[in-house]
Amino acid sequence: MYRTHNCGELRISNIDNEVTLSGWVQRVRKLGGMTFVDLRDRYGISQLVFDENSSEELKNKVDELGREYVIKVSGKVIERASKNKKIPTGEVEIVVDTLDILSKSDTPPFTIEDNTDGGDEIRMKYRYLDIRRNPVRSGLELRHRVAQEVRRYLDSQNFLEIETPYLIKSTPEGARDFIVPSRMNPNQFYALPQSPQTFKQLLMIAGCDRYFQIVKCFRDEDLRADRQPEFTQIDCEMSFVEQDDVLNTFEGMTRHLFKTVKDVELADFPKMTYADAMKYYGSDKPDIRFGMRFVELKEIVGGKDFVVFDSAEYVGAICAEGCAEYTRKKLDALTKFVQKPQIGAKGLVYVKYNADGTFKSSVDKFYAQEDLAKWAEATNAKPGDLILVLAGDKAKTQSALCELRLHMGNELGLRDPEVFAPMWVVDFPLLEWDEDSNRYHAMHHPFTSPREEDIELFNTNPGEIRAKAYDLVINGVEIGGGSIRIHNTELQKQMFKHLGFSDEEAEEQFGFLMDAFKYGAPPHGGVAFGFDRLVSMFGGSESIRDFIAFPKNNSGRDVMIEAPSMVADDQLKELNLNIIKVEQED
RNA sequence: GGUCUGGUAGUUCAGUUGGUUAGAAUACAUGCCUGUCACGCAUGGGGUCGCGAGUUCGAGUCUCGUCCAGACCGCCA
Repeated sequence: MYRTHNCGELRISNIDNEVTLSGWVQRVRKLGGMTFVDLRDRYGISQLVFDENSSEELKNKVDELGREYVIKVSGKVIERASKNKKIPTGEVEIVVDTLDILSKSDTPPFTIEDNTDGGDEIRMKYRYLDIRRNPVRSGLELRHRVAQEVRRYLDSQNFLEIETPYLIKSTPEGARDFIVPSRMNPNQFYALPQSPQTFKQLLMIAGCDRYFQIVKCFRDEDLRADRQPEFTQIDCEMSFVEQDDVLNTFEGMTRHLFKTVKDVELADFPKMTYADAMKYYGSDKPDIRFGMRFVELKEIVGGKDFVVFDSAEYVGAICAEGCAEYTRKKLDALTKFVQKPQIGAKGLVYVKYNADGTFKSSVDKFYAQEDLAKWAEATNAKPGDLILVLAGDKAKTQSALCELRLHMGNELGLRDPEVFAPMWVVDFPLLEWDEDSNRYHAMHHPFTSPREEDIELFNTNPGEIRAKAYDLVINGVEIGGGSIRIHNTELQKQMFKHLGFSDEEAEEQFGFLMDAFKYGAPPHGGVAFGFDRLVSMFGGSESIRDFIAFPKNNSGRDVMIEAPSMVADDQLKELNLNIIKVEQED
């Protein structure tokens, strides 16, 4: 038998027990006549003692031990002479009488400690060692916990967990597909799913009523700290529902997860239209942990010969409370911040509403005190506040002002990771114009239902059509999104037409779905949650990699197994593939 | 596709204006140490300064190229 207990469970009540433990050697401390060994497993650390009463054979074996050796020991639990209050097992230790070395270990390339000396790169290369560390292991435990609670909740709501295939068909809409060649069907390819979207809709037509799946999805796009080429979604679909039914169900699930995983009670989730989110926060995923809403100033800043404002499509301001004291240096830094290429504002106008009621601004040449007073009134600024104004092209300026708002939120400590502000963003546009392909694209996906009252706009102003589409946003992070789907063949055809699909193309790409619609499709809708992002939010981290056992790096590589890699010529031949070197343009 | 930052001991990093034998901490090894738990003390080994070319009397340091890593923009229905 390898163990009677794990390394984290022995307590003062176990004194005098004869126990057997197995685990990894965390550290050996030799003090001459006696030696302490910290033995570690997933559950904790137990201290082993060897002293003058140990046999010579035992002492020699202990001398052999190094970091990360796997050993099995038997001995008696005793109370420690000097206790360690920092660990749960710190009141006891094991006087060892037998020691077996089960596996030796090379010295690990970095220390297996909570505060390791290893950097990201080396830890990813030896991820299996990194996972031995508490911070990484507890991230995976958290992920497990969330997954179990998702299943528990959805099961209680009559959802069926059903698996859908990974080898499916490539479609041109949306993200780039990962492609898998088919050996048995020469010159043909599978695609890995970007999401099980069409399958879950087919399951609704199949009468499954409520489906969910915690499922890997694949997108061949460039990566970020919060984006992996393969990632996990909580994918859900429901029949005979309207938008509010879906929102209520998944607000319930989110609340259940926060309660059971974080012990946080969330209030009702506010709903905000996409239009309002853009107007007040310049983003379709606003962080509403703090205010600082946008105020449009275009109406009141004109006619004073300030060309920047007069020629701007949009003039927007935020009010930073209590920041009138900002020094020139700090304001210059803010200007630099908004002028960064990623943010792209040309400049920043500020107005200090001084404590004595006067105004000091960067545009005093153009605006009198009473003009600035109007700005203050519009932005609801009080003495001591700082008004920050950006102007220019509407979309770009809103996006820059959004970045500035978040930056100020960070500076003022208004974005506490232990505060959670969930919300639904609703009424997304159905379509968005794409300059490159010169046609409309589905903002969500081509199966999203428009709002009935907007359908007539297909013929006049398709860009104005609002969709029955919604996102769950928490603290400025898009956690989930979904829609009510089209279940009417004619409407779906119309949608494809407006997306620039010919009837033949629609038939070729989605014929199987259109066919299915002919046989009685229930009204249905659903949602998909970004599981990795949800877990990283619970874990208080920005990076989803911390919660994925074996993540890919920035360039989509697994540096541990060294994937992707070349394959043998024989393999290529079997697949009827030739590698053609593509000439680099330059 | 683009912008930026970095690459020096097993690891994390420092390295001045281009100038002697490239340092620190930690890890590792050896010795001493009976209550440690980041044990302590002493000694020791350990370097393709990412790679290639160039400038120079002389390059870790400057220039160009290249590879790798990270952050961001584009992209991600």
